[in-house]
Amino acid sequence: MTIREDQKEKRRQEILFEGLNLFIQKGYSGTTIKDIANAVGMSVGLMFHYFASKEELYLALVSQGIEGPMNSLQPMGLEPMKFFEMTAERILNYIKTQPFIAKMFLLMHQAHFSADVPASVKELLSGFDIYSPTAEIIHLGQKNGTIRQGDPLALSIAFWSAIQGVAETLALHSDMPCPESAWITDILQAK
Amino acid sequence: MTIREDQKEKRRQEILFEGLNLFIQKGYSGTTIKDIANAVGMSVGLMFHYFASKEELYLALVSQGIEGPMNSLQPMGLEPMKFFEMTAERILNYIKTQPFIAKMFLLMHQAHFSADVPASVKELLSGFDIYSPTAEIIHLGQKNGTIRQGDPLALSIAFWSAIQGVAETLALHSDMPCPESAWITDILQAK
DNA sequence: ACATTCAATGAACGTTTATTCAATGTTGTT
DNA sequence: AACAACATTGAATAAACGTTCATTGAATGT
Repeated sequence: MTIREDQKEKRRQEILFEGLNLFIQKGYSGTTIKDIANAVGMSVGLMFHYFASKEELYLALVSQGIEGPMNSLQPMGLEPMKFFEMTAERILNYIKTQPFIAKMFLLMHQAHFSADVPASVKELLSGFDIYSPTAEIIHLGQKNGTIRQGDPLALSIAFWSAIQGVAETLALHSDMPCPESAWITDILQAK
Repeated sequence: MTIREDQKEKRRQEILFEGLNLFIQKGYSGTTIKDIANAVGMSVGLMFHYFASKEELYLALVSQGIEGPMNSLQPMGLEPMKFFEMTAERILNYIKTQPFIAKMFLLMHQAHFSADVPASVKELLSGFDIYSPTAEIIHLGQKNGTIRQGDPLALSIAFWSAIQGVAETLALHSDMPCPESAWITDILQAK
């Protein structure tokens, strides 16, 4: 009941871990089942004992991303500018201390922006928009006087682009120095 | 001597244009010769009359990127902060007015960061580092008092990440609003 | 001890992909 | 008008890829 099932779950996690690494480095099409199998150290055939298809493996990662780190970005009645300071701080901390979660951000970005993902992934991500909710919080901060004037959606794009770009650089080159979160939140800061 | 050669050059440019579009949307492996041939409106076999291989086509684009927009980012004795203001302004203008050049930035980023590109491309790009020269200019600005304190390389990463992320969002979704360059240069600005 | 379930492999299959090539139409040159 | 050079096609090829499957060996439950 449990011994084998625990082993199976561990093995699944190994596959997800190596899959995540390879998918963010080489993209969906650029990553082969063979690549992943080699990284885990198993035969290609055995991969299909744990995941029915390459698409399902990728889908499992994206689902984990939706339920995990992305969902924990709730403003929770915070003062708008504080929300962005906390968010930036939190994500940069992930990058330094929890590479897996940082890489999850990259996968979500890839799944959202690349046309090189299965249709099922696009479906799962439809209606998953990070810019609009952020733009609303920015709008509050503008009425507040804590966030600078300008198109809230454009400010939202600038903020998340910087976060995403830093995450990408750092997750792929762990030797590079990490920017401070205050530099990035200054994109939004009213003077 | 010229009539046919001109036609051939035009056709080559068509292929490069559609190739650029597809490569930045779907990556190197995710883009097939058939995709490009369909987009241009020619047979798959004919593609090989214009480019010897998919690799050479991609390589031609990256070469164009190296000689073109990337090379025109010279400080030219400008005051450091002015250099970044001009650079950000220039690139955001490209995004709005010259989509092809904007997309070239994305391709260079992809070629630099993705493991899903031929080895020949990596060779061509080896020793092509945008961060180090930028970090030097930042260092000057710090002694100057115009750029905030902090690791110059980390500041460089933050600046280029924001630029790159905005370029990606805008080049792929032309309906989205464009951030102002001053928001991004405020990443560097001393208070 | 035995039967059953599961983990694991490697070969086989059909498809897709990049690439080649022989054949055919088209265009510029003389 | 005729010829040579080029443009274009569609079929052929070989490798790589995702996926299936029969088979083997080990672990589990009875």
